[in-house]
Amino acid sequence: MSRRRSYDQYCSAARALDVVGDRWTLLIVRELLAGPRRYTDLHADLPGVSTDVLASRLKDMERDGLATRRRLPPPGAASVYEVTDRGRELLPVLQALGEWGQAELGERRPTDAVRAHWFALPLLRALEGEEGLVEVRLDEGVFHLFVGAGDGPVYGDGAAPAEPDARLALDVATCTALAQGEWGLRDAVRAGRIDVTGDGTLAKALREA
Amino acid sequence: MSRRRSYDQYCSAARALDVVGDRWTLLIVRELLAGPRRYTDLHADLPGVSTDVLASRLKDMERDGLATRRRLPPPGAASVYEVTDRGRELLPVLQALGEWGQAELGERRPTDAVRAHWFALPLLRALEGEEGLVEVRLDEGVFHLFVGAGDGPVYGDGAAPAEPDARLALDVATCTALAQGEWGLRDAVRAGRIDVTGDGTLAKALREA
DNA sequence: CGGCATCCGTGACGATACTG
DNA sequence: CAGTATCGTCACGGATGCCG
Repeated sequence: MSRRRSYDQYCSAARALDVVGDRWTLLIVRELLAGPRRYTDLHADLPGVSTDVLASRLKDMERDGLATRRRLPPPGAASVYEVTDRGRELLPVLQALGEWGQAELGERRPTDAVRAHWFALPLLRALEGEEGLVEVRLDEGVFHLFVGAGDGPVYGDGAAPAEPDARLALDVATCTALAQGEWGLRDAVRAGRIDVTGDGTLAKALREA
Repeated sequence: MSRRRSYDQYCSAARALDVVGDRWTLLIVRELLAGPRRYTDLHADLPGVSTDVLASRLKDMERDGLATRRRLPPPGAASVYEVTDRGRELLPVLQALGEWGQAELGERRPTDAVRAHWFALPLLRALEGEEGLVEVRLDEGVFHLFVGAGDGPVYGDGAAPAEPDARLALDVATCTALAQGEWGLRDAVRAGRIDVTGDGTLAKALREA
């Protein structure tokens, strides 16, 4: 458990950084926004974080009300970490960081790890104004978005937990172009960069664009 | 000069944190958003940062295109650091952090430093929708806001560089209440928590509310 | 005096090994 | 599986010194 090293400034941004400014913390929040995760899963999806730092961060986040730990009912006897409402309120911070970081993203470097759900935030933004459960299929994996949902989970790893209102299949390059505003969502559909399937209102609306 | 320690993730938020995730970096950006600053001024307004870390961060920020260094014409022979356009684009990140951090702010601790312009970001948000040059007077000092300005500087330390469209005098508690949405701007004026002076359209509009 | 560079002690970080 | 223990390295914070 790390000692609290505060900036000691009466400034709300500095206070926020006191809590989430440590290395890895915001990226752990990003992982937990995709749904409850076990320690090992977190460790696997955050290459480079050492086991003790991850354990320490999770303790800090529990203490600070960003995450909770829940024991799963047997069998399994594992425990999962979940983001709290307070932690979920960090979504705008991650959104702002992600939008700024788009310009730094560039080409994928050989040393870069990739996970499908890392594209959930930019896609959520590209789908702003729409509504419904959307399943997204990339080469790197599948995740789903709760578009327009006020609170509760905003996205999750893996296939949609129910019949989605639309299924999108696209590649990372299209994701990036959408995130940078080079393409509009409907432009990309029209250009054949996104394959839209499904019977929901949203799917039909996107196809007929 | 610190070695670049990257997260090595193909994710725009992680890339952003590669650049601005180091300790002090975002707070230096916050300082530079208030206008060009000399090294010594930065060091004075960031209590706790050591001289070498500040120098190292400024170099990193120059290399990363967040800030530039400019030599002042003699006499003085000093140099100032200025935020670049790219650096100024971090404003939404600081806004999001600041809004989240409001809930953590609480009472001022005895160890907390305070500077007047640290309240510029929350006040800018409270003045959203308005327009003009606003001078703000707190007990802790004076700063000014370029409300509704698309690009260029958004706020500055000290008195307004020209005749402001409105002058506001208020205290920190009112700032906090505005930032947390407990009060609307016009409510606070009506309740006498903000003293509005000046002849500009904005001043009149706020007074007659 | 402003703008760092250097040195030093402490602590955070990352890798690996190990344990309940 | 879910961490804890250990250890080498590096970053941070504080003080001081140098140099224009």
